[in-house]
Amino acid sequence: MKPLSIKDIAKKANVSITTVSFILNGKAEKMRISQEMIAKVEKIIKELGFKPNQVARSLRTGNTKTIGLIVEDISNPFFASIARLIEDKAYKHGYKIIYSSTENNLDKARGLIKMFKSRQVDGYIIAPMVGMEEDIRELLTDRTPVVVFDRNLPGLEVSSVLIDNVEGAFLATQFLIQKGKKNIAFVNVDVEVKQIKDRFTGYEKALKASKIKADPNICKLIPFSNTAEETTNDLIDFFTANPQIDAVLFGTNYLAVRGLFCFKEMNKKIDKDFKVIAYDDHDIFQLHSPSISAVEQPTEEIADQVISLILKGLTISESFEEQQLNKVVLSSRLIER
Amino acid sequence: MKPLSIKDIAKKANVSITTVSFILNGKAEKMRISQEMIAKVEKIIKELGFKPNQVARSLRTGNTKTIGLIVEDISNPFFASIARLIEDKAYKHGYKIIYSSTENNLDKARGLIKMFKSRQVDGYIIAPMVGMEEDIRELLTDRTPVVVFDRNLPGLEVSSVLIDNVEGAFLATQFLIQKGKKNIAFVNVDVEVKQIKDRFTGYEKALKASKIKADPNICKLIPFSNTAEETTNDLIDFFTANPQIDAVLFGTNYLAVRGLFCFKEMNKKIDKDFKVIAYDDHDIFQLHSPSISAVEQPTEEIADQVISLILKGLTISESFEEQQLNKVVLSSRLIER
DNA sequence: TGCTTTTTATTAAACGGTTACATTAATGAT
DNA sequence: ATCATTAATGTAACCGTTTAATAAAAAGCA
Repeated sequence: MKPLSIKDIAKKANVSITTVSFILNGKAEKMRISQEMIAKVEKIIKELGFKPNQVARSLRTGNTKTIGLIVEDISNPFFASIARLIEDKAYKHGYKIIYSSTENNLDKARGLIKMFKSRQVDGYIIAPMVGMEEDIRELLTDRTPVVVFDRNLPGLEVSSVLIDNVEGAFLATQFLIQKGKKNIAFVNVDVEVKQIKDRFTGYEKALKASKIKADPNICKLIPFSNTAEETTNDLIDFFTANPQIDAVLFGTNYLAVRGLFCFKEMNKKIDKDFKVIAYDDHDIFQLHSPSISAVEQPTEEIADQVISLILKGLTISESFEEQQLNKVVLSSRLIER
Repeated sequence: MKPLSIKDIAKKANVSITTVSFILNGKAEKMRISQEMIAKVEKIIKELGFKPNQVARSLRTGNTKTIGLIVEDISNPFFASIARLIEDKAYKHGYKIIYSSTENNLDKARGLIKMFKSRQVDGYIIAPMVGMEEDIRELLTDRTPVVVFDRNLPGLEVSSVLIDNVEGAFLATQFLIQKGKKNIAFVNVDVEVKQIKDRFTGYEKALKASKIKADPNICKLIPFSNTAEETTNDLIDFFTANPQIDAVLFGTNYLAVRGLFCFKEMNKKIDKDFKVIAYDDHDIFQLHSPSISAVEQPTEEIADQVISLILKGLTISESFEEQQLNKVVLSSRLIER
């Protein structure tokens, strides 16, 4: 049985499809459709439970009321919770989200943008990876609203919602220094993103501020492509080789979790003589014995800002005005445990 | 600058749009378009980077190559990881996912189905909630492929991928009994879903098998609407009031995490005298000291089965055949820690 | 009354593809 | 030479909306 169309409604109400369309879109008043007519048609629409075909509508109007969300991995708790908040807020404004994970694969990422384009998504929310610059720039010249978050790409002028990673890492490192630590290791993931480098900068800055000289030997980069087990093993090797380390700052929550596994396996106690702090919080850190301090990223605020920027961009693009550049930088919060 | 259309390609190649369309859709051979023509047109398409407008295509063909995913909460690790796997596999078959969280709100859930319908999604993957029966039945009579997973609804004949919850809870309880426990509490979430009841059934069954009589006083239901803090407090009250409890089975990983917070706050040791086991695993359980046993759900296999069922349904519906009913039940695995 | 203005509703052209059907040119059969 | 067949491409209808343009009827006004 074919789904209802505006034609069926029109026939049933004995009016033209235009009238129905006007009523559906709240343009009835403006088009001076009589109240009785409106009431009559609306009754029929409700009775039959008619919902206009969004695909046809999109074809005609050019907008799909859909936002494309591209992240590294939707199952990562950070992205998952952002995705949830974004979806919720977008929904309230009549937008739906199509998501995709790049898995840090540039070809897939670029393919996704192409695919989203062919599906005419109205706007893009992207946690970008190196190599996407040109594709994003292309979107911008088409006046498509784009908001990047979590990371940005050097030389790319696009609206963004970022965390002050220098500050966060600075606070975390300072915290360890205040606890009297001298040999503070820094463990980070090895990807070419400013965000990641900033964390290192913050770490260095805090050391310098306290006149501690940074030791490159206790700064460890873990390949992104590592499996969980490989990472744990790399960390075991690292900490075994550097017993002088008396504190560690982990650059991501994922790495810190691996670190905890590593310490468990090594039977290495976390206590006043060996401190651990993580960038990006996680339930585990609160529950762990002893509990682990962390730099918390304001997930909800990130989602809020992202969605409000994209919605702003969307209304701007509807009115054919020029897109504006908005750069939001949020602070992270040190949770001392 | 307006995006390219098939007309632009046709003009450039000096052919009709039909020819271009045939070539785009791989029907060139069947339509006996000459090789030189094909080569010429394909060259132009590649040069200009033309991608056909999927919206127009959808309007004409009636399928959007889109699957709607409805879960309770996309940020829940279980659903997030399923979402990731499903997206990945769907992508490989040319399908995209639109997702939404019901937040256990029936009105929202039903609204989502309506919205997905109006967007003409080709198929539905749903972790359903009570009250959606009629909406799902409607989809089925329209011959739309639907696969439910994680839970099913009584009286609803739809393809499903489920876990044997009776078995899982049985194994978990049996494990505690074998450790010599006599007063085994059961903590679960208070929602009207068979899945949840099954876990209780498994618990009861194991007790009965060992001739332990179940004590309703140490079976606790936590309201779904609780905040995390409320849950922790409820649990503290519960365990304080029932000091005789020597082991607990938590019905969901989320509740078990709350339980761990509760025990931490109560200063209650988890050891050979007080055992804890969780339904559905979580990184935290492995890392916790002591580590927590759990019943692990086979996420990847669930995703595999779900996607393969939905793809099967999708090809069936393309060929206008009758949809078949497939019921897959997977086992969960006891992880003893 | 005859003309303009306002009110109310309709007609028809898009939007960008797909595809049944029509057309033309070339080849083959008789 | 004539007609049927096949190869290769084009024409136009259609998918379900939105919306500019227009028409018809009612009202206002001299």
